[in-house]
Amino acid sequence: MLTPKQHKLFQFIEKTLTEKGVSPSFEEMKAYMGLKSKSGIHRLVSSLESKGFIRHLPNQARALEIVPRQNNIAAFYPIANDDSVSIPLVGKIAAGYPIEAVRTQDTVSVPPQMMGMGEHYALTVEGDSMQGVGIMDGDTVIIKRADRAPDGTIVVALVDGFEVTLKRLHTRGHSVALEPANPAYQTRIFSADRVEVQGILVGLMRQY
Amino acid sequence: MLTPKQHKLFQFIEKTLTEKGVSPSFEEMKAYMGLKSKSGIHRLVSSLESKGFIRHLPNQARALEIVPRQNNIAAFYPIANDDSVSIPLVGKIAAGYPIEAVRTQDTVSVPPQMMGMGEHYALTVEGDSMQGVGIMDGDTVIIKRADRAPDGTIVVALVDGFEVTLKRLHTRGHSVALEPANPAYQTRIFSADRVEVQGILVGLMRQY
DNA sequence: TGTTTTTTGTTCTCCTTTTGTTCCATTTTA
DNA sequence: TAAAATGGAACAAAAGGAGAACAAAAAACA
Repeated sequence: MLTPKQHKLFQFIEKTLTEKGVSPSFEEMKAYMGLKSKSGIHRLVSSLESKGFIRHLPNQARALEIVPRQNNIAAFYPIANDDSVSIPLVGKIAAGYPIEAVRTQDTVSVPPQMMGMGEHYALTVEGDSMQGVGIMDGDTVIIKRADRAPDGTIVVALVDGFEVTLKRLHTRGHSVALEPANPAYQTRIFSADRVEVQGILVGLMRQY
Repeated sequence: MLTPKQHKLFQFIEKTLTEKGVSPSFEEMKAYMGLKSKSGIHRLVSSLESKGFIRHLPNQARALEIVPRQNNIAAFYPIANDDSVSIPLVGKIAAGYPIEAVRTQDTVSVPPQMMGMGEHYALTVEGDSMQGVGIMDGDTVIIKRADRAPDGTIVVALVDGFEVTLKRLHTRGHSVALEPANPAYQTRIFSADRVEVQGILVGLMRQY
């Protein structure tokens, strides 16, 4: 994930922040890293930021902050702490593989009000096919495991056993329609036996 | 994040407040910081306030107070853990009143990875003016308190002291543009002194 | 109670220092 | 030798200090 230098700098930032309560200046980081120019630091900081490890406000002095990390709890069922819940982040949707195949160790913590009973998991949205209802590329969606769903709800559907998508479900007799929310995509209609509902969309989270 | 001087002053204020129960006067802070003029203190106090570390009542003597921090977020460094943190849900945006005026007792719990340092609050989105970037009517947005923002970020802005909106901010010299993300709405341009930034959008949550 | 004095906070201008950003030439590395 | 990393300088912006004049609040006084 991080290059050795990025890692070294990240640890320095982290240490300075905890010990002194003040984020290091570019000059200080330059000295620590043994560089002769601040421009190198600027590059390292930018990459740390684009990888999501730190945040920083442009043109502000000593304005780095560490992005809080999740503990990696490998668990399938929700773990209830006092007031919060971690659920597994199982992968990206629209990646073209069944969800079972891409389970990871990642978890994401979710506000409890977003979940009801049952088993939940999270997915990262890829693509813009549900843009019209405010589900954007990169969003994290919270899914409640279910094998059927009310008409008109947004579901995770497995088509022909290998393609997973997030679409609005419409049932018409023996066929089901998977309807995107983007005029650039078409509604696809399948016979009921080709589509397996894997979960119902119950929540969405996004970070800026 | 704080600069060394801001940090030093903040600790002094905190210490004085806990030990003596009264906040230090500008004169006392001036002496502690080794300055010859109060204006520098005023600057530091303002920065601490705009960064959300303290609060103060204008034109009142010894009226500083420390902004309470979340239990699981340390003063200067967010601790990684799985607990959600609760932040106040202060009302609806686009409701037409300054945020300060509509504080409620409601809170909403938020996954920690969504927040960094500083004070955060949540708002319920009303209207469709930011639909284009996936911010829909009824969504809950997480806002970090700030009084300025990098160009191009989405902010909570108070216009003419009474109208609050969530829009993308663009600064052009002495005027600011508040840009919606919906072709049905127009970008509005104001002189800088009519617009007050109240916070920066850092996260979004939605329940289905 | 109303008026003056004192304390305290605010604002402004001018200035220096610190810090972050950018761009391009150069070196190093694979 | 192409790609990646570094150096260096110029620049831009933010942070902060001094000093004075001013405004508001609190305290003292009559």
